[in-house]
Amino acid sequence: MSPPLRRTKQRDTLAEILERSERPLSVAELHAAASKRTRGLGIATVYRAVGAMVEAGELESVEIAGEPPRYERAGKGHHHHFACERCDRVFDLAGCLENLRKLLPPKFRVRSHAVTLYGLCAACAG
Amino acid sequence: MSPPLRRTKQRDTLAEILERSERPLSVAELHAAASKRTRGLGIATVYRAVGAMVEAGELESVEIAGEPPRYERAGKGHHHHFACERCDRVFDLAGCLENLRKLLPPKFRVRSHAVTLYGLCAACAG
DNA sequence: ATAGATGCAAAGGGTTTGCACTTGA
DNA sequence: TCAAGTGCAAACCCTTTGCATCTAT
Repeated sequence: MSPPLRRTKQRDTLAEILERSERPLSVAELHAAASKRTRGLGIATVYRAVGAMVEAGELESVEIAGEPPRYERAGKGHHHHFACERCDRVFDLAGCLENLRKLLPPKFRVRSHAVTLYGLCAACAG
Repeated sequence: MSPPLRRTKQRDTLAEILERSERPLSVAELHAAASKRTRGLGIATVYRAVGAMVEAGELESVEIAGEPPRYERAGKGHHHHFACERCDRVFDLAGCLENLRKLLPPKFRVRSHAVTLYGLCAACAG
């Protein structure tokens, strides 16, 4: 179906940046970071690389309401996110909550859930 | 600052649709519903009206990750949402969860939070 | 050699804005 | 009367796509 991913310096750079990042990154953040190492990097290349890596199961997208998606390496296990309202960065949170199902109306079926906290990160809270 | 809202048939229609809706509606849903009653209604008018009503505190926007915002009347009290993965509609959930703060890393400050459940609504679950 | 990857520029899709016309107060 | 509101079209922003060129395999 999908052809195997080919190693290129652009993709190596992107993969390494994501691997080392302790938080999920947006396409814009990735492009900015990778451009420092791979000059002339096109934004379309970042979109395509990220799309291919998500497709290949190497990355997972982190969707925050009203924000462009961020990407983080797959297989981190179930967790949620924190969006800093000042610096606009997104952080991973450890763990989850129980009793989500008690919010549910009759006959509704939950397949997944997202919990996002908004506020100030440690750096911005000063 | 912001001038008082003027009553027009377009805005009356939009306000009434939102008032009667039991679930938050997107601009597209609003435009579709209102167009049946107000012919030739421009999509820009819906965006502007919704923006003005949010500004005026009459509406609140419901942001779902990866989806366009929905709007619902303000003052419903704290609650969260359910997004149906089949019909793409969003529903209100009653109540909230405790212990959200135990997810938080040290020094982070929460100002608000969002909990969204994804799955099938009663109609789609059959 | 050759299919996949890249960069650029053009195209898309949803939202916003400029402008002349209409309308509510 | 006359500023706010409307419809249309153009502008915008972010993302995707087409295409000629480059490159990993």
